[in-house]
Amino acid sequence: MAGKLTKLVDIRRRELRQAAFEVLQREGMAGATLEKVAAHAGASKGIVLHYFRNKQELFEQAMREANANLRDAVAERLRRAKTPRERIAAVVDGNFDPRFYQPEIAHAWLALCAEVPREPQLARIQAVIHARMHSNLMSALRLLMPAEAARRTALLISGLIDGLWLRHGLQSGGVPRTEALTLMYDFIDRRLAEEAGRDQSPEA
Amino acid sequence: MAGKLTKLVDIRRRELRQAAFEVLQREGMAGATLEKVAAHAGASKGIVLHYFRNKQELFEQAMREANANLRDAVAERLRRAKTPRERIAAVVDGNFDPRFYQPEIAHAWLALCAEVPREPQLARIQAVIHARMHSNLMSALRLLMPAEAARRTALLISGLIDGLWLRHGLQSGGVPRTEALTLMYDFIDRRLAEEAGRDQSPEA
DNA sequence: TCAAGAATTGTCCCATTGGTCAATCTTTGA
DNA sequence: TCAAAGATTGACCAATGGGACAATTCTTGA
Repeated sequence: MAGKLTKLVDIRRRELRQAAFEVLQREGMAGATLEKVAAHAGASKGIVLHYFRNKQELFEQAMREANANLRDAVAERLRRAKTPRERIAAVVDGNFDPRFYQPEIAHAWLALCAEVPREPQLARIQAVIHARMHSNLMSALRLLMPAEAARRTALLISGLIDGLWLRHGLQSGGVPRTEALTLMYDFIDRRLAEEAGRDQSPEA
Repeated sequence: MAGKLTKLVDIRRRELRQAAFEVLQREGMAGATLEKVAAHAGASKGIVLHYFRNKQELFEQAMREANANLRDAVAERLRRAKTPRERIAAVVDGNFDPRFYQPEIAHAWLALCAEVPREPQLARIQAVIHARMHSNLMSALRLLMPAEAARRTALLISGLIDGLWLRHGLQSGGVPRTEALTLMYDFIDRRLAEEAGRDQSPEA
């Protein structure tokens, strides 16, 4: 977690990735110019292209880092989870970690997602994110219900997470963290209860 | 529905809105240049600024039109709906109308949504969309369950719709129309059944 | 028929931006 | 100590895009 970053290269790169992501939050992809990113990091434009081949690579790395943050938030909780239900909760809670579930961060994600159709690199990262979430959910749901039900439930959960994040990035209709969690568990717990019952009494 | 568009002004504006939206689908907001929009409409750049004050206004109108399409798709079904359950289905089916639930269209929406944080005009349209969907859902759900349950269910349904649309715009994880509907009704019908039972037997 | 107004085009301008590069300053290790 | 490698800067460039505008063509109604 607290990896060493002694080498100047790594430090600078991290600073610039971070700056890029923060500028992205308020300026969007088109507005996030190299000069603004550099300025926000307290450096000159030249330095950005010294550490990154070009603008695309910079924002690809920025997305990678943001993704890693979310991944760690989930992984950490996943480590403490014992029951399947706790594993599901780890995924949900991780994706609504108060450190990351913020409108500004959602803005940046939105800007990144909007580029996915034209930026294969970003598309790959996005694919990894989805695959990981689906896999995490399935590994738990598989133990609680039949395969097809598990698949559907996983899609519903991850779709719901995406939808709530999306809305959080738009001005209106955004639900705060606690309510988002209420909604998520409202859905999840009912479904788990249903499937638990259905499990042993497969009648109409 | 088939309103008259005899006036040349209206025809041109509609053509250009349409062209703008289509260019947006494959080029994104930054790539959707006035020249490309004009070319795609078979006209010159000058004409675009003859009919629209500037780029923002053009894409604002493009978003308005796309929104109107979705609104009509729902309204049409809503007109035929009699029961609350049918009204909910109208909202859902309308939002997954095969004419509009397509990856390319989702790309354009994504590009538009990404601008919302910095474009008050787009934010207003977005707010209208959300408010309308919420209102449509609530008017039906209110009759089927207590206020708070209705509110949550409405948020879950609309969040789910948004999430599935978002994924449809990203390369991976996108579910086709029929499966999206399966997922939606999987969730909705279970919930309606639960609340119907709970309605008359308010025990644990 | 013809003049006024609208439609349409192409050109021009200016600001911006990604990217290159040579020139400096700093660090470091031998 | 000093030279090589790396860090950093600022100037520069070519491309692009939004927008203004004058010029030209087309419509239309009196």
